[in-house]
Amino acid sequence: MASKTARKPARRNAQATRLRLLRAAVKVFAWHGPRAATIDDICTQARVNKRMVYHYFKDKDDLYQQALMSVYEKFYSLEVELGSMLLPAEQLLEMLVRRYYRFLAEHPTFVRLIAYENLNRGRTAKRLVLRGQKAPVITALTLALDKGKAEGRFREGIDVAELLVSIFALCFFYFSNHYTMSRFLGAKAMTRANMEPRVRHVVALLLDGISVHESQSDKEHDER
Amino acid sequence: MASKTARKPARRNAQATRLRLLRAAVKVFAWHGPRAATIDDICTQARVNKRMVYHYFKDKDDLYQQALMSVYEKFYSLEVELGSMLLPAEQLLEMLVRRYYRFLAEHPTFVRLIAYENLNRGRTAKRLVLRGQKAPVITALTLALDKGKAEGRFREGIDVAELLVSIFALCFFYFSNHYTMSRFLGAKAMTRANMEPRVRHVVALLLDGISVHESQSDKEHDER
Amino acid sequence: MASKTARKPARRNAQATRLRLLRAAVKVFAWHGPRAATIDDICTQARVNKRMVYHYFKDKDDLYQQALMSVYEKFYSLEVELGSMLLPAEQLLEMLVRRYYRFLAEHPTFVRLIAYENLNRGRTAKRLVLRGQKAPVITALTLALDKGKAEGRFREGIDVAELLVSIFALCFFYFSNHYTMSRFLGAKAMTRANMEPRVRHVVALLLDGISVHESQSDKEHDER
Amino acid sequence: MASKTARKPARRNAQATRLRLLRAAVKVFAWHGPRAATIDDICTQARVNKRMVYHYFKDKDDLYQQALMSVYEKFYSLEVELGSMLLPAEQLLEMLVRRYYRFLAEHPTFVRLIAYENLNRGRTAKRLVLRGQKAPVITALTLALDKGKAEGRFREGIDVAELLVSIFALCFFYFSNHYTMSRFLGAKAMTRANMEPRVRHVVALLLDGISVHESQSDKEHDER
DNA sequence: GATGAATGAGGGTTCATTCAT
DNA sequence: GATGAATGAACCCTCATTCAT
Repeated sequence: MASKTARKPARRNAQATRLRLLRAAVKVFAWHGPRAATIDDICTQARVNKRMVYHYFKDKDDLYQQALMSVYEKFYSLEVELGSMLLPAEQLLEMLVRRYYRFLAEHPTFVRLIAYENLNRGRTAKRLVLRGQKAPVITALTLALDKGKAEGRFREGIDVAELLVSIFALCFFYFSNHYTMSRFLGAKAMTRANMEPRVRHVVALLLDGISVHESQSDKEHDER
Repeated sequence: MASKTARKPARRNAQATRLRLLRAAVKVFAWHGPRAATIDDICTQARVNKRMVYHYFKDKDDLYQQALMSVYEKFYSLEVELGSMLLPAEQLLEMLVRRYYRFLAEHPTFVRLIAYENLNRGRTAKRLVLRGQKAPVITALTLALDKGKAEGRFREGIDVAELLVSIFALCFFYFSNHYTMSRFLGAKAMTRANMEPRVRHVVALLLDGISVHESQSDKEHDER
Repeated sequence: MASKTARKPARRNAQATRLRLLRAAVKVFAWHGPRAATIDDICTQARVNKRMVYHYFKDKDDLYQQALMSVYEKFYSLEVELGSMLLPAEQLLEMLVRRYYRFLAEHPTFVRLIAYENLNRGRTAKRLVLRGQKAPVITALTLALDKGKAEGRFREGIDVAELLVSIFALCFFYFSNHYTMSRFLGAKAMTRANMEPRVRHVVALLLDGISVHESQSDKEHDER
Repeated sequence: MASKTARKPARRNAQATRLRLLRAAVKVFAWHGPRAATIDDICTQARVNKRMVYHYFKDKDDLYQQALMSVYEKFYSLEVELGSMLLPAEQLLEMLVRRYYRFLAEHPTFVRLIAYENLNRGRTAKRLVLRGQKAPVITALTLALDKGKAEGRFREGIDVAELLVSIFALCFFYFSNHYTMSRFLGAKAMTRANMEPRVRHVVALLLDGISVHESQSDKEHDER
């Protein structure tokens, strides 16, 4: 017991301060963007003296990079988890959509930081050192699709990379373009409450498109 | 008479100055975002004196609003044009994808301004007074789909609004998330050169999903 | 008359503000050094808004560079003037010492800025674009010495560049090392009031060194 | 006993730490100047914790003062050594020049700290408590000159204090104004490699000035 | 004796906007 | 209509110093 507290003496709470800064940074950077976000905002949010930022981080940009990293890593964990699933393509696909949706819904900071990164041409993201290079999901999806194709359940000519982009696009866009789209589509669309119908729509679209399909009716029953 | 014509060039110059400002504003706002963009940048780009901004516009925010409006209008024209098309759903759908893609590829300022607007919770976009409220495309698409359903070519239960969101998502995301996605998918994906394959993938996905479809092979021949 | 004021409308005194800034910069930079000097000090001294520094100059370093330049130019004018003098070496040499002394006494900012520059390894000075490269004085001194040598009045083996360094050293050091030297030599030495004896000492030293010289007594009479 | 020896290393370490700090301080203060030098720089250089500065010294200014003192003392030792020499004036003079040159060449920190002190109007130097007040050299030089004058080898009217200032000026200036002078005189002058010619020039200048001297030719041979 | 976390003050720089001509 | 000088607020970052362990 004593050894536990002795191990991390937390003299004047070094790690805690750093962590509070990092978490506040994620919020503030996600909210205002890497440029408009101010060190003052972050410090107020973290209840930490402004000077400490430069104690724990090189400068604002370093803090931003590490904040971005911390969010990226959460997403990467999801990717790894999803990549390890061995499921029939139909189920894998629905799983992907559901888990991506949930993740994006629960991590709005991720959505915003990614959006800001793209607006800045991936300036910081491309400097991040990630553990893996390719999305693990792509491998899992390739396996599942190959099996499905062999069984004649899926059509030929599907580029897996393109498909993954499409899946992610259908999820991400819902969160990233919420505000401007609701303008065109009316108030009811694209609200949080509307999530389940949206997920079903996407899964159906991915599996069958808009066309009638031989086993269409069966599928409908199976799905839910 | 002479004095009248002598005065007019001033007015014409006035309008020219205003227009130059507006165009420069679109570029600079799209590039740096509504906050980081500076009046100085815009004036340098427009080769116009800084004071003129406050002559033709109320303030920076007003200039931004009008710049955003000018870009929105171009997109709205496309919507109207697409909304007036009476085509079978399959063709309409491909038309939508192709035209959206082309528009977004040719108007990167639109993509960026929309992205910035969403990050700002549509703060300015929602103040814009547009000529129409609902997307005209949605009507055209509804008609086409209804006809197709009646003929048994399309499955039931397709929410047209959701479908339009999906279509646009599949187009927009390609441009808005270029940088962070290419990291996960490797260099070849999501480049300009890769556009045609992407368009075909999206159209196929929308029409058929990933599943085998009875009239699949026939379609393939018709398409191209 | 009217045209004169019309030519330089001095709308809101653009050049005057710039000049006040430059003069204040010379003082403050000379006093505190290029690093410790603050923009605030300079602006207070110049009675100018802080923002204007960045209107007329790129940044602090640019202001420093131009301040340094403005002082260098005064010295260069002296060099040119001295370089144009055609005098017997003895008189030229005394002239050099007297004029250097007077200049350094009247331009303490020059002495200090030069000292700071050397401490900074000539960082800014070497970027200055001066009108001429070599000291004009060196040519004049070479001519005078050659004549004197031909007449057998001066000894051989005198390197003119070294001599000029020595002359300048004997003048400059008096002002640059005033404080630490007076400590070693007692209070009376190296005060302003002590200038004339010092000048005579230097001139005598340069002409005759410490040794007895054949025409020593005659010289003494001629000199003064 | 054992405990006593066990404690001692701590004290020895303590003195070692203090010494490391002092030496680092000399370097950093000399390089950046008393103001721009940072405690952090000094501690990094000394590989010592920042807090230790305030353990061994009152504050930054105290550290600076002691650093300055430590360098002054080395120079004072030289003065004492030179002051104890009983040589004919000619030899003493050459000895002074050679030893001053060597000292300044080997102690660039001394040159820089003196220069900074003068720019700060001797603020700290005048607070230093030195063992002697007058330069010991001045006594030795007075004796030597008096003897030479009595023998008719040196001219009358030489102020020894002024002469010593001149000697030191001719040495010091070479190191303190290296950068700005080389600009005016071209690259070859004032480099380390050029030291021996410079020393000879200075000695010759001090002894004979520029004028022809009766025993000039003999001297030339004697000198080297 | 030694460590490193914490702090407040201040400096350089940027920016939208107004004022005078 | 057009120009450019002037301003105050705010932001990032640095530094000497003190406090807690």
